[in-house]
Amino acid sequence: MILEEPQALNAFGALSQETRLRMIRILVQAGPKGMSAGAIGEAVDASSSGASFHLAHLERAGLIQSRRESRSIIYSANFEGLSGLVEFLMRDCCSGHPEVCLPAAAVAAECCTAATKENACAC
Amino acid sequence: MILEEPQALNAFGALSQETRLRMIRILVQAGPKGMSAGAIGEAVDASSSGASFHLAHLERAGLIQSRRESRSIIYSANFEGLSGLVEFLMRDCCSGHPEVCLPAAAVAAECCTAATKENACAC
DNA sequence: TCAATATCTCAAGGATCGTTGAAACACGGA
DNA sequence: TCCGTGTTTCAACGATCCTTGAGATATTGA
Repeated sequence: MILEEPQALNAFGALSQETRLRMIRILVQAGPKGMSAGAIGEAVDASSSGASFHLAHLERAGLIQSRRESRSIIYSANFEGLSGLVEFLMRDCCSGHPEVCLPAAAVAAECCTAATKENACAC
Repeated sequence: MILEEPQALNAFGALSQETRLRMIRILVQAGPKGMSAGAIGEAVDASSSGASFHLAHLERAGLIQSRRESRSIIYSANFEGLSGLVEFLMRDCCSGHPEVCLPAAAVAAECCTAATKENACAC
């Protein structure tokens, strides 16, 4: 997914708030199975309406997605959106400057080998 | 440079504003030689005090740096800070999820080969 | 030293954002 | 159908952010 500037602005705005950044980190850890709105709110210590507000913000920004599961609404990280943001940062903010790309490539390699160990990756 | 959460929050906040995002992109393109505050303000169509405000914001966030050159103040991208932000995103938001890291690794590879062509990279 | 240029700082205003609590809505079970 | 649970929506308020314009500061050249 290639992010355009307005989407990237939204995504950066979404991540520039403590509660929302915590939510994203928790949801990434939770993986594709996700977590209910209530559980997320509890995990980040937010009121139910506060959690709802921030989750809607993150969803609008394309960083998470939701599905209903009986009474609960389950939110999960949108890995496509997240990787789009990383790509945007690397492409538009680092164009031709390997000082930025190289450390990132190292992290990617780490992540990739770690994932291979767990058989979670095709590399 | 490893970014802590509060620094990452600042950086995301800095990038979540149109004028500042444009400034960063222009400064990355400009490279280490940088640009004067006036030239940046003109390039992003901001008043002098407005440009000063946003440049100060970006500098506080660790994304750019400044030096005086006679009457002008020259701002340039802080590539260490930028790569720290990319790393933060990849580490903390993608932990163990190669869906995010792999596309980024591809971009890094592109960037690296492009840079090699121009002899600007040691890879 | 004086004037001109480049930039920053400050205060004021409006706009946007986040929080809170109350009320509405959706779903499942009795 | 009614009640309880989980979640969202809404309005109101304070806090923060961005813009503007005026004035202050730093540097250079005459």
